[in-house]
Amino acid sequence: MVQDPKTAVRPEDRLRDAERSQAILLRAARDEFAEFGLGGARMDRMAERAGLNKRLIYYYFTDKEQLFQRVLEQAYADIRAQEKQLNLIELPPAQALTALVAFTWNYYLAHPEFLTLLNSANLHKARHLQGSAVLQELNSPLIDTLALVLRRGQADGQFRAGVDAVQLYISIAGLAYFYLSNNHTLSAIFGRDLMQPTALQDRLAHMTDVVLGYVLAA
Amino acid sequence: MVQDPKTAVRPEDRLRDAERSQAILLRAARDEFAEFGLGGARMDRMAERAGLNKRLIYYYFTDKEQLFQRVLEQAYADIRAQEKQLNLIELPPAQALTALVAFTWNYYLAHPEFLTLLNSANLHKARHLQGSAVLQELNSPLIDTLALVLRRGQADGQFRAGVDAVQLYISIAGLAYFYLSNNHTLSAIFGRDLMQPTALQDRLAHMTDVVLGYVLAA
Amino acid sequence: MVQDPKTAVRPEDRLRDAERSQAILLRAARDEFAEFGLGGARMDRMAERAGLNKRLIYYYFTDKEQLFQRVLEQAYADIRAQEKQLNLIELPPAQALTALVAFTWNYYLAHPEFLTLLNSANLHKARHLQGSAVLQELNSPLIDTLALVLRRGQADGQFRAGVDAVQLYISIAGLAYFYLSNNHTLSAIFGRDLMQPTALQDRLAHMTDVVLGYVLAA
Amino acid sequence: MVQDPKTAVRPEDRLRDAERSQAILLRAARDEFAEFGLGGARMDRMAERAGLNKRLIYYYFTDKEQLFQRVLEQAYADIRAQEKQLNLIELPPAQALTALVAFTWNYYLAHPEFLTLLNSANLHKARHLQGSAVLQELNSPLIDTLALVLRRGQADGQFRAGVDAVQLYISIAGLAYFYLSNNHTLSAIFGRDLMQPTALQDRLAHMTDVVLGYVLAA
DNA sequence: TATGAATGAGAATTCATTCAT
DNA sequence: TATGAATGAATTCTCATTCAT
Repeated sequence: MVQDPKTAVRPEDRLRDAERSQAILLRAARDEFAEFGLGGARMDRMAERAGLNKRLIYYYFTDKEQLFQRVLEQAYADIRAQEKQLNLIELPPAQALTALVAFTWNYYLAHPEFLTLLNSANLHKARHLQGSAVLQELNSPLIDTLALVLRRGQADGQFRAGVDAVQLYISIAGLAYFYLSNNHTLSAIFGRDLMQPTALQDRLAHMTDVVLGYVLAA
Repeated sequence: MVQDPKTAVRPEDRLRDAERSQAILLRAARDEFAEFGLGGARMDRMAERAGLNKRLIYYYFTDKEQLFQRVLEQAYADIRAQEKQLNLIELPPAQALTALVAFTWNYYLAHPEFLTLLNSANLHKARHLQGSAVLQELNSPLIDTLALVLRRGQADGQFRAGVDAVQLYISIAGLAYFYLSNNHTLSAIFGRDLMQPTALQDRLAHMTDVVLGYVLAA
Repeated sequence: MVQDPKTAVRPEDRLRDAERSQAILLRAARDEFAEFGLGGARMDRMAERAGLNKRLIYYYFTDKEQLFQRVLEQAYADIRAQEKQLNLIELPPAQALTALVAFTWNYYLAHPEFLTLLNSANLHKARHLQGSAVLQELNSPLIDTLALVLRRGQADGQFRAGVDAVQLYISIAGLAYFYLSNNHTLSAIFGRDLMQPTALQDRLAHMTDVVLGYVLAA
Repeated sequence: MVQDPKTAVRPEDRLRDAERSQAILLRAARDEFAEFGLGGARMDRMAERAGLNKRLIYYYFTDKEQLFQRVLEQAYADIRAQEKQLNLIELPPAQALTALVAFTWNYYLAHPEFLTLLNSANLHKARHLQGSAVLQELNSPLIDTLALVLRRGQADGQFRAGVDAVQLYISIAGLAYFYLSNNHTLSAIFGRDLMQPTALQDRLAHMTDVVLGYVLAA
């Protein structure tokens, strides 16, 4: 097919397209992995979701494994980027904790794919993280901030002593994660829809109570 | 082949063979599903794990989907059977809570397959529970017991008011579940092995503190 | 299991049961083969249709091939038995032909399985007939009768000369067979239901006209 | 690999490759279905017949059912294309009928696969036609032509009145079809080879006699 | 960069048949 | 005679991946 020079794609545009294609593919892959897990995800479906040729996935991401790793890295990068906006330091300790609980909850709610991606990563014993070059950046800066908040609260006499930041961080995540990640089985078992707006509000209130109840000095 | 009547296999034994085969297959399937998820599990590998013919799986369980459902039902039946042994009612309220936290933790530790099975079930939106005839029995009787414990503790003036049993039950599960289910990614991120014996002890202590800290009246 | 002598099955009854079981299995096999063809027929389904154990089929009929042969032989035996009732000899020639056309038509109508069994047999190049011990009896005695009828009619000056009995026999069968055996595709193509009662009447009338129109001297 | 522009494969040729592969697969599938029926046909063998990868069959035709439908459609398209060449209109009525009988006979003789494909289609109650988008084109234009021929012949006083074109069309087909489709059982039963050249000639002569004998006014 | 065509290795499932009693 | 348990060899279909341009 002869190309009219005027409509020929310039190198810069091609590059931009390349990045755009990669981003589109990555999002499609994320959705596919999130919906079906690593084992259940289909390369064909990803390409279809992306509206791009399947061969392109291999061109850019080599294979399914590496693609999953890239998706995971992206997911971590996203949540870390959001955490950075939090500025817990500027809040009084108790408010900082409340904000952290709410943030965690809302992030998981807004990004359900994050939960299933983590499940898949763990089903595979996190080998996709171990192979990751950006592993270093995965650790949340929130841990340090949380430690600082706890120290301040304790200095105030407001918080109890001996609270470990990592443990608390995991606990906050766990309180939100389990409810949302397992909402289908829980809803089936309890015979009520845990994702109803009022149920969600109740859960956030409960979680906040648990965390503050635990941390606040008696 | 002439058979001595005394050593002849009695009908009961023949029957038991079928049941034994099914039990063996079910266990093999459970392990396979737990290790690889529903999508990643291989029928071949299950048969191999069981030391039985692959065809037999279809003979007894029809297909992969129904097999997974049976495995799930079995997993729930197992944990419910254990819960029944707990007898929380006989303990003072605070001790009862401590015991529940410890039980949850220890059960998950001893049955890591339960966690990944639940993850798989939820990835598939719990459709295997909806199709289950034994769904009724899945609801934990612990919920009622826990509600009673909470009422008693509150009557004592020992516990705070307004604690919802379902929320607390989910929270206790979540505190344990997230740590164990996601231990691979967490260990990678924090750069330490969360499954070390001391780490496990620390976690149980922390969880107990959180729950009691939340529940005990200030 | 100990057996009360009074309820013990006597050898004669057992034999009767054996024959009964075989007959039941044969009918179930016939229906299954007729519905799905030799390739599509399922041994399991036959046993289910018969309400007997699948193993019995092998006990009595060795394997699928021999079972099909037995079914075919039975089918031919049935139609030959019916043909014997016809007594065409006793009718005037033209009436005899009319009766033969009607008989063929009605038999095919009443025994649709006969048509599909024949189709299957021919798909397999009739190798099940070649292996049959009763092949001799398969040839219709009607051929001879038909030849006699034709000779008489010709002697009367009523029928044309040179009509071959075998050709005519095949033609009569073909006129009925094609319509009924291919009624699904024909109905789809012509957009009308060829199995409606009036359509069936019309067909028989047409067939009779064709045969008489051909045979009757101008 | 640098490519001389002159020898480079043009897009049209690439396209044709796909079409060529599909055509090859379709032919192989037709032969396989014709030889073994829908139930007995093997996807593996088709691929082998075609000299192409088995996976390609699924790539182009989705599954066995749809492949069979395509084969059927093709078969009908072929015979309709041939029928179009007949030009019966240009012949005197009696000659037109003779030509139609001969055409039907010769087409079935030359395309034995057509007969077994139809048998398979009917065994499955023509559901493959019902799902077909090209069903519309399946109705033979010959019906209209035949009706016209009959009307002309009748107007001449040459043909009898009241002959239905559809019935006659089916009869002509049936006279040829039954003989050829069931030739194996018939040959076995009559103990002579119905496919011998002289036998074939005799049959065509007989069929022609039957049709003309029926149609020609007494 | 982008794409349609093609493939080998597997995966779930099926099926006729045999075992053992 | 009758039956439930068990099996090996297919069989259809899937899937990640590569070819060729």
